[in-house]
Amino acid sequence: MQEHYPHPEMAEVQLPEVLHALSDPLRLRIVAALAAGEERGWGDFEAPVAPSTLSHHMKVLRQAGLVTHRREGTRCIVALRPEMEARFPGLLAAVLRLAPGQSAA
Amino acid sequence: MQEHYPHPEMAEVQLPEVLHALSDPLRLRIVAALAAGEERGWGDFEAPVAPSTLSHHMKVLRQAGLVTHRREGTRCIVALRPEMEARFPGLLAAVLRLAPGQSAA
DNA sequence: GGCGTTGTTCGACGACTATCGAATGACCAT
DNA sequence: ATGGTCATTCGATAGTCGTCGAACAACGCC
Repeated sequence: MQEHYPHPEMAEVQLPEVLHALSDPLRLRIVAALAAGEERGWGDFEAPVAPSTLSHHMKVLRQAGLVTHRREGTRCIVALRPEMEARFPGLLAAVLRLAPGQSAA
Repeated sequence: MQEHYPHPEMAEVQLPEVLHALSDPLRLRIVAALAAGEERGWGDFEAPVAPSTLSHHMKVLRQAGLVTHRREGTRCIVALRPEMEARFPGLLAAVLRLAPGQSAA
């Protein structure tokens, strides 16, 4: 499996799952950074954790329907899933407006 | 102490903590019910859990700054904390609009 | 082809969480 | 005072979560 990862159907994503995914400070920071800039590679998040841990968090975000992964050569590009807005209108906007650290809009 | 419980200062409540409190289906249901009606007693939530478990969840919600407890005779009255709106504007509204089960507004 | 870079998976471990039952405490009514 | 009702606390338990290091796989480059 090199080109796309198991992304869940939006319809199957439940609200508590999304909230749980956002309830970790690191994951919240990642999503905030993603919303601020465009899509980004792995190391762009200055995550103070081991690569394996970061990978784990990405998986959680992916399974919660928040982000997509795409491979670009050796590196992974992550981006927010636009369908999130259709599934849970206003949610992400409301959370991110309150999340610290998306200084550069 | 019998009449008021340890409620945290709103300024000390962090966003991930609130999201985590809301990320449990039962707690989300409780908050939704609370937002729909006014304040309510314990048994009004048809919680399919033991009283001790319910009490635990209430504590989590209280510590996240989401609800207040008040004793009214032998029973406990719970209500949403209005200051939540000031601390995290729009958050609760956004989440509750999406939460299942606040049918009767 | 071989090597370094980059992300993933696996196994492990400690911390936290949700759940319960039983015991305790507060209050009201009798 | 006695008993009943309601919530809290305690101790226990099973499950999940975040974290790590090590091993692995994919890709581009030399």
